[in-house]
Amino acid sequence: MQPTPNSPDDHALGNAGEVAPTSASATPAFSPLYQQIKGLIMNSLQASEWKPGEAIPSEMELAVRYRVSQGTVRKAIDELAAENLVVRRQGKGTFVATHAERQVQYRFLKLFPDHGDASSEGPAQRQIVDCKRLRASADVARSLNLRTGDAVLQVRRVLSFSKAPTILEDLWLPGGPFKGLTAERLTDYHGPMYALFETEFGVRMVRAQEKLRAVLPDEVQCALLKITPHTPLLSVERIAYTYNDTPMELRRGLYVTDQHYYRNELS
Amino acid sequence: MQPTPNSPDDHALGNAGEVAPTSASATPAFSPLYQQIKGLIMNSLQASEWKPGEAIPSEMELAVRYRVSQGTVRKAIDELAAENLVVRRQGKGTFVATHAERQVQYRFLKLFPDHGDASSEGPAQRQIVDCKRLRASADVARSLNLRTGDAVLQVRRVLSFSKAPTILEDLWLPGGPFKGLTAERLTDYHGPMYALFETEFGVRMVRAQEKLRAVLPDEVQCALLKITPHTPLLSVERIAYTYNDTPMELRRGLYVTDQHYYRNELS
DNA sequence: CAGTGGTCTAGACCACTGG
DNA sequence: CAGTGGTCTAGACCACTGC
Repeated sequence: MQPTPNSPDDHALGNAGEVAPTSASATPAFSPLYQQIKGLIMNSLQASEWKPGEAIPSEMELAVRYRVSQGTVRKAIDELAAENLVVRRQGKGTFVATHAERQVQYRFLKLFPDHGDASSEGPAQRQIVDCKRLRASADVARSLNLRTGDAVLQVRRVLSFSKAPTILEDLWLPGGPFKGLTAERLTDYHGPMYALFETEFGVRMVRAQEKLRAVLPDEVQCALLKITPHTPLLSVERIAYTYNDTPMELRRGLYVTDQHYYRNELS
Repeated sequence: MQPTPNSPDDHALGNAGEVAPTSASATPAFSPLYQQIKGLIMNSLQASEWKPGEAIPSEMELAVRYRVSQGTVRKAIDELAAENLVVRRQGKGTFVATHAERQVQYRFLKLFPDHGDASSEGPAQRQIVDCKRLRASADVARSLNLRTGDAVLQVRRVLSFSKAPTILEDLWLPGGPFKGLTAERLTDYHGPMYALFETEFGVRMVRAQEKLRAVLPDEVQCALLKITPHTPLLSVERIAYTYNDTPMELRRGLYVTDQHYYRNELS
């Protein structure tokens, strides 16, 4: 699959017929060279050739490796950086993105306090309510690309800000990749859950989709969040994906929004 | 605007000492050439030198005009395209983005039906409930960068899908730019409201920020949305900005989310 | 066919980081 | 200082559009 050197003057690898990644069929499916390079780099990321937080090879090194110009590698990395798979740091190098960095911690959490900012509020207090292994129901299985009855892990937790319970979350994780995850490890780990997933299970969440609604709580939810039955809650259902658009987490959250709001930037 | 030099071509940037940090103070504030070009193009967009839907000059023309290479213009336009200010069409040209295009219509509306897609549901039925001129309250003024008591336009409308009232919205618009907007013109216009703003008032919304919460309706809202008092609603407060990050609209929406959900992509 | 945006290259130089 | 990413240029060629 890698471009092969032929004639010394043959830098411009034939564009159309050169690489036929999947389909040998009708559509020309022209793919620019930098897209192919991007794919190769993504493969290496997925294969953990370089781990989260580490530097990937320099642009020049990659250009030599793939036998293309530095500019082509640059454009490939540009797109990876735009997708947050990688972080560029001038003068230092390009690094595999990680949820463990201070700067991008809680990248997927869009809930902010009405007054002050996230830092003034301090970190959330986390309480694992439950963590058990069970068989996937039909809808959980569908969300995670599993079959009904497959082993999944279910976690329930409460997040509190300034001692006020604010988020009640249920998580479902595929049993295979997350074998060995226990309530204890979740409780003991300090830092974002997605950082734990990276370091302990080699699962890096790359993007996610959320569906929001307004709902009313049931009795159990009222008790856990310490609210009355008529308090409207923001329901946030998230599916998080690793590389390859593989779903690796289903999360159903209930947010108390009298002191916080969910922020979204449109452009 | 700045006085123009007497050279026949007043667009060119000086290449050498032109942008040098004149002040002997702290930050060098290095700005790459392509960023300056981007700024110049944005100025032209803001000044309506090219109108929404029209083509801007070709990359080569702009390169000549600004006396830089095509590659530099290209990188400037790349960023404008990434911010949705402009749309590139291979073989045809680069066009000023508009809310009137089929493809990007309702770009800022993130509400989708649970079953089927937006097209299967057909377009929304729109009903203007109210449209009046009044003085800005303190919070409306703050959101729109006005002073309390300044003239604003307030619009209230209901959107229905498949005859079910789903969205109740209140809008506040600064009185100056939107002088002449009436309930009748809103009712008669078919197409996105932001498209009307473009063609009739020269105001193009470029980005927006939304704050979401779960709330309960009051009696008036219940009546307009034809719901019972205990139906939880998704409250969406939006501030929309034109070029220059100037806020031009405050919008408070209430979404009924039993048949629809608010979708958000995280990355 | 000419004109547009899109890709690719090669080389020069700049800004930033760290030893 | 050497090594990194970041900018800028000039020129070649490709893919797409419309006349």
